[in-house]
Amino acid sequence: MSRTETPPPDPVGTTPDATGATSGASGTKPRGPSVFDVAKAAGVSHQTVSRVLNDHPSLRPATRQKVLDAMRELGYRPNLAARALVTSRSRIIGILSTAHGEYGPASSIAAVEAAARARGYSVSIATADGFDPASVNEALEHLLALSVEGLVVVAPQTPVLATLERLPIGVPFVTLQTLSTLDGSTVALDQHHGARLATAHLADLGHTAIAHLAGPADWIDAESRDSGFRAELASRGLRAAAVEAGDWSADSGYEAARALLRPGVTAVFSANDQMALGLLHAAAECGLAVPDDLSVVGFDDTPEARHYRPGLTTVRQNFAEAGRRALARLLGQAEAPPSVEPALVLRGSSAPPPH
Amino acid sequence: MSRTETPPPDPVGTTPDATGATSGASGTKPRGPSVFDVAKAAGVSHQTVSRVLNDHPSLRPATRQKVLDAMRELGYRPNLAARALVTSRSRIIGILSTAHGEYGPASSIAAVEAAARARGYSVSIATADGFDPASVNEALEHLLALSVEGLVVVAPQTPVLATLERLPIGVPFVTLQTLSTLDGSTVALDQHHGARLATAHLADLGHTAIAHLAGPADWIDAESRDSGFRAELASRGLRAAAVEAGDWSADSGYEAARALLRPGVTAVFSANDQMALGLLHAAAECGLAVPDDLSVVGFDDTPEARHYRPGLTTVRQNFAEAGRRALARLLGQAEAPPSVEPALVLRGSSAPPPH
DNA sequence: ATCGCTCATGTGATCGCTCACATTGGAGTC
DNA sequence: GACTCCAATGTGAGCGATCACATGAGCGAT
Repeated sequence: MSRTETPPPDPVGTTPDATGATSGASGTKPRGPSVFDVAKAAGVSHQTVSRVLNDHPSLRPATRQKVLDAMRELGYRPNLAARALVTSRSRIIGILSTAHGEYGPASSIAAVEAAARARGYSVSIATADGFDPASVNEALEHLLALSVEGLVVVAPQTPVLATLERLPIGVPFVTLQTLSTLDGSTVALDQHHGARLATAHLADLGHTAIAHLAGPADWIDAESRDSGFRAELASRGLRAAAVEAGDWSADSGYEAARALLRPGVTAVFSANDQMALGLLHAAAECGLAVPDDLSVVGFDDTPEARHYRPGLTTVRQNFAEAGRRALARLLGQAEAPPSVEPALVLRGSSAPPPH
Repeated sequence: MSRTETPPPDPVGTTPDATGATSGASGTKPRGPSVFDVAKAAGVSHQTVSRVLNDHPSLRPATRQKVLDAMRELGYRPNLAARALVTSRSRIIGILSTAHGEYGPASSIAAVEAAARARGYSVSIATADGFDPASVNEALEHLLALSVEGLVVVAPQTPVLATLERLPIGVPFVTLQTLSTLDGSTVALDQHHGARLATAHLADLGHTAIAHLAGPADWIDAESRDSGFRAELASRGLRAAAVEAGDWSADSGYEAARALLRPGVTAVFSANDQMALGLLHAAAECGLAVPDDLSVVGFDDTPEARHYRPGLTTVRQNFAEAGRRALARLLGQAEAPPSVEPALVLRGSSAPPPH
């Protein structure tokens, strides 16, 4: 009853082959009230209504109120498409992502969305397969077609950046979680530094045979963490005991263990917590006690990490803060330093090497 | 042609504000080519260009090609705002979410996005605090202001639904992960059934003192799982040994253990995997061996669950499929049954009770 | 030929809003 | 009191697309 006459706008049907079904005689669309309707109701001109909408300074309070009342009465809602058309500003921020529900990216995305909305922007997401340039292209095109005013790239694979680099995007963008050489601004979680923290911790404990369970080769994140690992080792005259790449999943960490847990290796720095979990699993199956026989340090500090067995020493990343800063930077309101400092979180999975 | 007469106002190089970052808001708007430009270049009328854009049937292939060439040459990109204005169809699907980077919702959202894009829709997200009606309202208003054509609600708290119920949304919507009494269509993961599966498994093993580590009271998901748990127990003449609610996090599972792991309890059904992890952690600290002293069954089958120690028996949910179906249903293309069947996954965390 | 019909294309209006500019009335200045 | 000036509001144009309708060509049937 409450839904008056309005036949459901029926977003349906016309998709594949529009058979002119909309030609019906009674087919008037329910278009809501416009500025003109509000103007008439309030006894002012459409432009005055527009001024109310845009908080124009020189408006008599009484007039503004009249207009606001009329809006409320009519249930007026500004048409963003019309506004976008004339201002050529869509007020939409695009998020280009390749991550599928992983903890870090998802956290950052949520933070970007919140920050954007607070500033009056909307957020539109396109998820691509980060390793398929065609897919990245398609997702990017989709966002560009929307006339996004800015792009937040939460898709840290090298191929994505390469694609971005090649395209004349014509839209400001920031990339998250990576220090790149690209033109767009970058808001990096300083993963290189974080990896050095983790590695230094293991070395300080006395480990000399330290292996690295890396992320997939094409991810910039993985590269940063790997390079931090190597840099810290090098600064101490050590060499990597082994390096094996996973795909961020716990499964891959479990698999990689076979290559990593060779005799002599007393510590592993894992490029994320999930893979570390897989590694812990494998270690347990091999009869290796953590941390007595093997130290493991993760990366990210997911909410679960402290409940692994043993609790995982890891590097905390502030994904949400990075997301917020990314947006601030994108909108040109960035005073904050571009990089978010990681911190080492000590738990039970790291200890000095056996005797 | 007077339209192109305007000499470019173009006060480029405005204030040389050396903020460094790409400014999202600076002055000149380089409006791209329009249908008229393309039409001129192709030697046809603007309407013909529009026909090409909309795949109109009666177009000579040669003409279409000419237009396409002109488009490519000019780098033409249709203005969706203009189209939306005249058609009053935004081609935007809104996602109302309250989850912050959790595995299930994030998976579903990604699936919705992919499915929407494949159908030519864009997806815009708004995340709300599910327990604050004002926040839900705000997020919803934001999406409605965008003139979304449909709404996917991935926000399974009761207050959210209540808010939705109260509002005359005027837009078709589906809710995910819940069987509600609401007007909109619902695509449910059949969590009630899943919970019965889990509970039946424990009962079949011989457990009689089964506790439930529930989700937060206000979540419909939590309610479904809880009711499935209770229904299965009731059908066997059993009573819940204990019920304690967490907040989905591993931390809360760990905390809840104190209340749950009282003497006599030999099995716990946890409403999700993360809380089960916290529970495993707590059990280990209490010296309880899983599964010998205590059986634990989780819910969701996150990718990490098999790497917990011991591997977690849990109920697999197909979040992605639910997301796809939600969208299909929203667009009225749903023939598939609305509910997605869960499946029990047996691993090492469940066993018969100690004699 | 002439009619009628469909195909292929063109013309003008229109969507809801903001922009640039025109128009008021009253306060302040001399 | 005639002047400027600014605050407050109105008028008309136009953003870039689609829609409704008009038009002209081609073709078979009368």
